[in-house]
Amino acid sequence: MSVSIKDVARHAGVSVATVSRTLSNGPVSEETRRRVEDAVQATGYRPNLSARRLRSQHTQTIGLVVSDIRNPFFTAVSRAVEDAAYHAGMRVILCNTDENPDREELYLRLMQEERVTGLIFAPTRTTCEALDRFDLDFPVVLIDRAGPPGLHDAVVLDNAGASALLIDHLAAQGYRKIHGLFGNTSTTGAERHDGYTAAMHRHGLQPDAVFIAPQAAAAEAHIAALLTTPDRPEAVVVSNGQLLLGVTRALRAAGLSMPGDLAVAGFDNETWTELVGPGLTVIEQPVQEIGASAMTMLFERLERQDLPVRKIVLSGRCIIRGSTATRG
Amino acid sequence: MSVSIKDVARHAGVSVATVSRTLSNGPVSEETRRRVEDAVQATGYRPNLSARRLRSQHTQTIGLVVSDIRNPFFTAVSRAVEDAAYHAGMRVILCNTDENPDREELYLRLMQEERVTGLIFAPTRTTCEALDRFDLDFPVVLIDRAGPPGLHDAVVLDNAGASALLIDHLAAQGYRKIHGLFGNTSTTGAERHDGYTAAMHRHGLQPDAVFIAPQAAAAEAHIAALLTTPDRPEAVVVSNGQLLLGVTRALRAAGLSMPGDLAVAGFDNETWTELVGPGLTVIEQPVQEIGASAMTMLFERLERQDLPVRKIVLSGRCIIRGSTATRG
DNA sequence: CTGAAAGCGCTTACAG
DNA sequence: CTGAAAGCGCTTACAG
Repeated sequence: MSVSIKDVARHAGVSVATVSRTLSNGPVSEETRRRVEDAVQATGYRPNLSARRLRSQHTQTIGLVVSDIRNPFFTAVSRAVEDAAYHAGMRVILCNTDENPDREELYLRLMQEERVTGLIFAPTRTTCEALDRFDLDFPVVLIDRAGPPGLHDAVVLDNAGASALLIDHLAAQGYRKIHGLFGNTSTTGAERHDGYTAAMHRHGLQPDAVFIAPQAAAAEAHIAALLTTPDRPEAVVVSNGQLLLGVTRALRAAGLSMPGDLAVAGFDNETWTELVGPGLTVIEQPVQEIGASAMTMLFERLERQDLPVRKIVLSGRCIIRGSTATRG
Repeated sequence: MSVSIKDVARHAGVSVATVSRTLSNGPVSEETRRRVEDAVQATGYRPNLSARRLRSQHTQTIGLVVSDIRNPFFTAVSRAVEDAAYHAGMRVILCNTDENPDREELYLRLMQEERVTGLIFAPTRTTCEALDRFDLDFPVVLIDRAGPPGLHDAVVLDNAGASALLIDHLAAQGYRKIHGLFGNTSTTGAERHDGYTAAMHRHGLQPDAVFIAPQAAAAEAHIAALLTTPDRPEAVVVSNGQLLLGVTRALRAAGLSMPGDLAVAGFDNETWTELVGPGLTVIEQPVQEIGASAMTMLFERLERQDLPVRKIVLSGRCIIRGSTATRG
């Protein structure tokens, strides 16, 4: 098949041990180093990573399990994770679960078979709660969704706080009837709902929220129906990018405008939110930071197993645009 | 460390060979199968994939090397590739090159070290032309950008044809001064330019195109300058999503509208193109199909090395929206 | 149907 | 500084 370390050794006239040492910058004579390097060139040798991993018991591999790489939030986070990983000489294995617990289980097993060094995982609520059943042989850092407190390292957004930023802003702009739309599969949606409710109460406003499937079509249908009710809200707050997309489409289809007919604010700061209508007021998550912090936590955990469980909570930034301007 | 096949064998009272056979559905007695399965359960055994790969000489791994996973085109393609791969019992290794030939070289070497079964690759022009220097030990399917004809399997868009669709449409709408904006690093940009030029000539129109760095900021600056010239074009055609974003931002910043001040059409059909202003007329690429076809080609090539080199050319679809409406 | 043995391509003590 | 040898955890002929 392809050329192995034996071929290099023969070509250089040394033992395989010496070749191995040379390649890992071990102590070898100048003369030997040169001969080995020449032999590597001449033979086109490339080390076999499967063999190296098996023998050294280090896979240098990070698992990254998210719901869907096409979600811009996960796209950005995964790019950050990959940059950090390759920078540290590790590779990453990416899996998409589509929020399906069966696939999550499948991929957790795969991670074990790959003997990953560590895992970065955005779990559904279901799997998150049962994570210990898997008794994994490697550390896990949760992202986006934290589990029951104190069990796993995690890096998450201050979801409740971010929701509050949106409500505070809307209230300051004079909006009072503020409807809430939250995803019903993740802990993220629940936390954002909690922040919404608390902030509404703080402002003396009546919460009016609903949980729906986190897909654009669901939000579009919901808003379309809502717009026909006599008691239409003045503003709506939305807990993720897909739902925000649905809201935008519903208004467009109805020929209504922001904020005149309905003020809109939500998560996340996707490319298009800047461009639609007067621009959408959104929470921007520090995606790069989330990916990078998760990797850092993982490395620190690998160094010290006895570190206390930590949760890094990052704040979102409220980007104010025309969709929440004061009504004329 | 973790439990190995030996532990399972001991637990089941059989040899490791028998455990291995059982796990690969080889011929074993009912009694043995039960005992082994029990032992697997009891020990929590998970096979070590590094060992399996080394021994079997099959890595069951597909390499996927693209410029940037955050480009929605590659996001979608990679998701299609991953679905096909996991479906076929293979995993995929994803790398981002940022169109940097040095990184391409680095990752091509990595692919060799991983002993990938095959590679799906969106190369820069530079690397594409020098691909044979690497004499890779596995088949390669190029996506998005085809190399010199006849050398490598590829699945690409009919770029020239797609450009022509946009020009035909603009010409039919009565536009005559149609400016072209094309990315200068990929063969894709060049082909789209060729299609633009040919179609312009066919309509008796004077081509007026420029190649720029494929980033939003470059397009934004270019258009901002263009808008101040006395001889401003009536329409602009743009060769990728980042450039299209730059054009949109420039118009927005200048307070100009589509198509009144400038008609706009381009690649690709990203989420936001539907939502901005009157909607952007764009070419939609069959992204799912591109990823899936690339995997199919790869598998066919693996089955039959002697297959002739093939290039699959898929057509884009022109989605007509308000940005190219006839001017009032 | 089952087991003993060889070996995939490396790394890593252990001697010298 | 260098080499011979063991062994990582599997799979796969080869016998029986």
